Amino acid sequence: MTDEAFPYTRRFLQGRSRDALSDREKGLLEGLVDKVERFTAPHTILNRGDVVDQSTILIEGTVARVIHEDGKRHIVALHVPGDFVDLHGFALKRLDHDVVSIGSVQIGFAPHDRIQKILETEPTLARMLWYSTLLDAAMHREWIMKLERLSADGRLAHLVAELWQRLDFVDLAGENGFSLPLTQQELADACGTTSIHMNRVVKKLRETGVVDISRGQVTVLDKTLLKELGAFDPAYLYGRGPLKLT
Amino acid sequence: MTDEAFPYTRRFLQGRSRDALSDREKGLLEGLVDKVERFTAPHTILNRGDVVDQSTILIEGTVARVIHEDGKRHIVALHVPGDFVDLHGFALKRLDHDVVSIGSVQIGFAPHDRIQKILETEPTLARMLWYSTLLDAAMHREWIMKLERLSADGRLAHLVAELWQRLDFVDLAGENGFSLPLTQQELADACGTTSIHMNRVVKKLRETGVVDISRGQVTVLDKTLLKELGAFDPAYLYGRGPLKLT
DNA sequence: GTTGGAACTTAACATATGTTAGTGGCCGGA
DNA sequence: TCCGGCCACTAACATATGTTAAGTTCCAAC
Repeated sequence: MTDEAFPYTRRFLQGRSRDALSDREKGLLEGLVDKVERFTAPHTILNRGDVVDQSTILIEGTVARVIHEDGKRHIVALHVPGDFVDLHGFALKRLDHDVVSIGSVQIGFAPHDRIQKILETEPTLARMLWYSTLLDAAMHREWIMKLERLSADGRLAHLVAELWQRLDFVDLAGENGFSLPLTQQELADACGTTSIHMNRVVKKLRETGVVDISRGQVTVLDKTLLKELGAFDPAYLYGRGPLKLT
Repeated sequence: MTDEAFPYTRRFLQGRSRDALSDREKGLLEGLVDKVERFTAPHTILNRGDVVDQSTILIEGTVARVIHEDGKRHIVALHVPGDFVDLHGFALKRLDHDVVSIGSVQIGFAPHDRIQKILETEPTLARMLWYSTLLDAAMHREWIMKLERLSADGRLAHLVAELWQRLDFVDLAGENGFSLPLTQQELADACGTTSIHMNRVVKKLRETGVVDISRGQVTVLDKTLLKELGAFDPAYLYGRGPLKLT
């Protein structure tokens, strides 16, 4: 059976574990998705503090997890298609962050009672779902390291390298870059700096021939420089796909 | 049965879920611990990249999770007694960070095959273990927010407030502070700054009457100021215990 | 095409933080 | 007892980043 038979979870399968699952299990995973929604304008899908009874899987586009604090937004995670965005909501129930769409997105919703049933009856899938939340935490740790260690240009380089790699896992990376609908303000929110300073950094990386970010498109000019500047080692992503940046 | 019957997991039970478990389940949890070790000097217990077949629970003292990068150490998480330090190692197997002891610590080891058995047969405990790793991720997210949003004094204030709260959950917080064996260098490593600058910040917080950190002892001088400065809202800890700082 | 707003860009200045260098105190080992 | 090393602390200077205030480009709605 081809992956096209699983329109909602296709990217998830590409990213992690296509070969580890039987077709029956893939079908069960696909069956988690209850309904699908598309948002074309920026939209806050879930709010911090919400009590949730379903989790969301990103099918297409980009979403961010955001913590608002006195008027400023701080991006604590970015997601690519195939990611379970708030699977942790299944156990924690109350969200500690907002979930917002960036650009045009398509999202699937998985009711918690369906997840519950899978957990009880499908040990392989249960393990995989847990695994998926642990990978999330590993990325968080790398972001912490990035924020503690790197200055603004390094942070941007790291962000670009990570997104490129993660998009590559789900077959969405181009040969020399990828499409990224983030504004400079949003890049700044993800790197813990201001849009003015992010503008300086974007300009600098462009002029030094590292990476060009403009009009929603990332073009990597020198992947070695990019990796060095971002102190990027993809090991924490635990990926099984081809490691384009390695 | 009193909690003293569970010497290894007593703090874990105090922190989260004492009432949610039957005595039988508490016994099973306690039985996860295979052997116990004590380290009196600073010691690297596990290394990044290690393939692990057991997970560690902190019984007494402080441990840090550390990512080394060109000679510098970056603390990505700190743990208090009762924490499962690397439960994620059960699923991920390969560690993406070191685990190091700070001061004198006592640590229990839980072989993965025992955890596996619990997961297969004890849904309540399985859920609780998953929950525990998700809480870990929630703290990571808060650290990301803290690093993105706060300057060095705010970061230190946040760190102190968080540790005080978490120690309170496990009955280890004092009325006006707590014992903390971190050096200024280590505080700097956890706040993404240098020891020199951390020294400035420690001095400033002491002089402005927020908190006094000296000789391994944290004395909170003004908890309202501390919370404000650190933008600290304990909601993300999802705690059930008394919220001393609220 | 015009208009309005959002995104991008730049400049000048203030501040936080990093860097390098060095001091003195404390404590444990020889 | 002395010694050596780690830790706390300070100073002077360099740099990265934040802040405020503009101007410009781009694009979409009308």
